[in-house]
Amino acid sequence: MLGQSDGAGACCPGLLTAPLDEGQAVELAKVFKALGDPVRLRLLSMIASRAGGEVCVCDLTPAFALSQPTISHHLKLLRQAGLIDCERRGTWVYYWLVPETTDRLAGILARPAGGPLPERTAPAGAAS
Amino acid sequence: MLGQSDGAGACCPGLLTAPLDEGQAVELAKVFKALGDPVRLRLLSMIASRAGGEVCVCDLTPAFALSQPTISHHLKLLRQAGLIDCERRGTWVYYWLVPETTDRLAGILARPAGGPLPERTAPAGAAS
DNA sequence: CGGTTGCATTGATGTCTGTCGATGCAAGAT
DNA sequence: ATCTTGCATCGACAGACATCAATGCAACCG
Repeated sequence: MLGQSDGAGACCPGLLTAPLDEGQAVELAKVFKALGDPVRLRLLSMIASRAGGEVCVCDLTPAFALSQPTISHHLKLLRQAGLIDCERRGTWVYYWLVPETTDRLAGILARPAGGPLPERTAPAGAAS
Repeated sequence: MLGQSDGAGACCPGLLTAPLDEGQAVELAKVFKALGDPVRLRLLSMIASRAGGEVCVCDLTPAFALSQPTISHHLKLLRQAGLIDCERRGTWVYYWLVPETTDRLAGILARPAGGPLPERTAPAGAAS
């Protein structure tokens, strides 16, 4: 997912520096779409901020006024997006963050220091 | 949008360091949802990477196999998310990136250098 | 003044998505 | 073996969303 085939340096074109081609856009959109829901954002932050690095589903579900299948569904989407991963240990299932994915997103949204985001050179005599 | 009411220091908790409360999650989700579509991602990258800092809609529309109203709709969503802004100048409408918003997102997704993302300390005697 | 061009808005439609209850499955407990 | 608990999957349904054609509006042109 996300075409992680590039090294850390040559990494992601950047979204803000060059136009995305369709394929890249489709892949990226999947991840952002996974982040586009309040429940999933809260799940992700609960998982990521957990001391120890992982959380049992049984600790996540009661934090929401939602049914257990719904939470399970959201966790599945986050996992399919590559944002988290999980493992079953005995009766319980534990989830943890995949930091490579969030790192990557952060990089994609960041603008290169210098500022290839040109100051919009006040377009002369434009609006009234 | 995005509840920018917090100072730069107290800025965005970070998503990865502390659980988001519901309100923060709802606001953040709006922005990520706006990014969760390939067309909008491409629009955003086309706008952001444009030399001069702005693009006329007439330069965006022909890049897609979509109707003009559809492009207009996507631009509206990006604008409502605070990712871009626009201005009419004569016959044309120009769009540009709002870098504060993408900066903010990048910050929210970045993990504090040290790594408050604890190495998942192999959970002792868990599995059978 | 009417005509033309650029973009936004409206209304309709098919598809996707979040949610639930019911059910299935795995693993520990008895 | 049977029961119980924890989580995932299934099927259904209401609301949201992407898309389009038609229309509206603003600004330039004649």
